[in-house]
Amino acid sequence: MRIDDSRPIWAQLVDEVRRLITSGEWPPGGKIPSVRELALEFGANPNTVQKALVEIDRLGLTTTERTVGRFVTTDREAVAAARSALAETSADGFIDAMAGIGLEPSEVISLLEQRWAQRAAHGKDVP
Amino acid sequence: MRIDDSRPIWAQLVDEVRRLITSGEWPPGGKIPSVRELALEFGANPNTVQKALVEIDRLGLTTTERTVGRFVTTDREAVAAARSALAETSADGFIDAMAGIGLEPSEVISLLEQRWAQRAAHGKDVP
DNA sequence: CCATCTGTATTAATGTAATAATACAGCGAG
DNA sequence: CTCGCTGTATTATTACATTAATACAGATGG
Repeated sequence: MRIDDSRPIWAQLVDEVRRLITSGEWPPGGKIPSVRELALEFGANPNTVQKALVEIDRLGLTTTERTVGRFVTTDREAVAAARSALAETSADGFIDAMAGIGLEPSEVISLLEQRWAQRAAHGKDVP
Repeated sequence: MRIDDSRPIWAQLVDEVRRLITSGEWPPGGKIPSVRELALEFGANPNTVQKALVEIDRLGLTTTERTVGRFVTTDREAVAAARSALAETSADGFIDAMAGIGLEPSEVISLLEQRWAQRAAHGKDVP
């Protein structure tokens, strides 16, 4: 994962963990890594990770058993709803940006297809 | 303009000014508002605006005449290039987000058309 | 029982963003 | 010339993000 210094680290962790859950990489009911493990993995401070995970709890994507660990919610509808919400929010933001510089929907769709094809070509995995 | 507290204000000002220039709302060669005027308009501190405008200068979108004011560059190609770069960067980021949660290109395009239609309906101007 | 792991809480220190209040030098209009 | 505006620079202060170093309570496995 990429750590950008333009936003608070804990906010970026919220985004990444939410992605891991809504994408299914962290399946419903599964135990997630501990605060300390995630801190190592992300190269961040445990306190910073803690702050992010509390927010994920608040979003209803995880539940906490105080001395045992955190688990992805078993409420698959909640996960699906979060995924939809994430997609719509991203789409709306992207649309605002594109319309804001005077691009038409058809132009944006063409651009999107073109960039997605390039992504598939040299790829995000093996550039 | 919307001021979000999740990113530094000066960075958001860079984005907004860049949008105003690349969209043509601030035309090539035109004089842009002074640091103090923009500070009032954006509800920010002049020092914060200053920091953003120096960055816009550095991007080559404006030129500064020290005791006279700032002007949008007359280099229309530079403006067009900045606009393309902005569109591509936004598109790539959007694609990463959508692919990251497992959406296919066709799904994303459908979503985009749907949300853009809704935008046109109740609209961004008169909700 | 005991060592280890869990989430959580606390305190301090550091760096940076943002505001605030000025100050200066130079241009242009009256 | 004088006044007002321009960009720029400086200093101080406040707030917050982040790191760091601990500490505690309870669960789990040996």
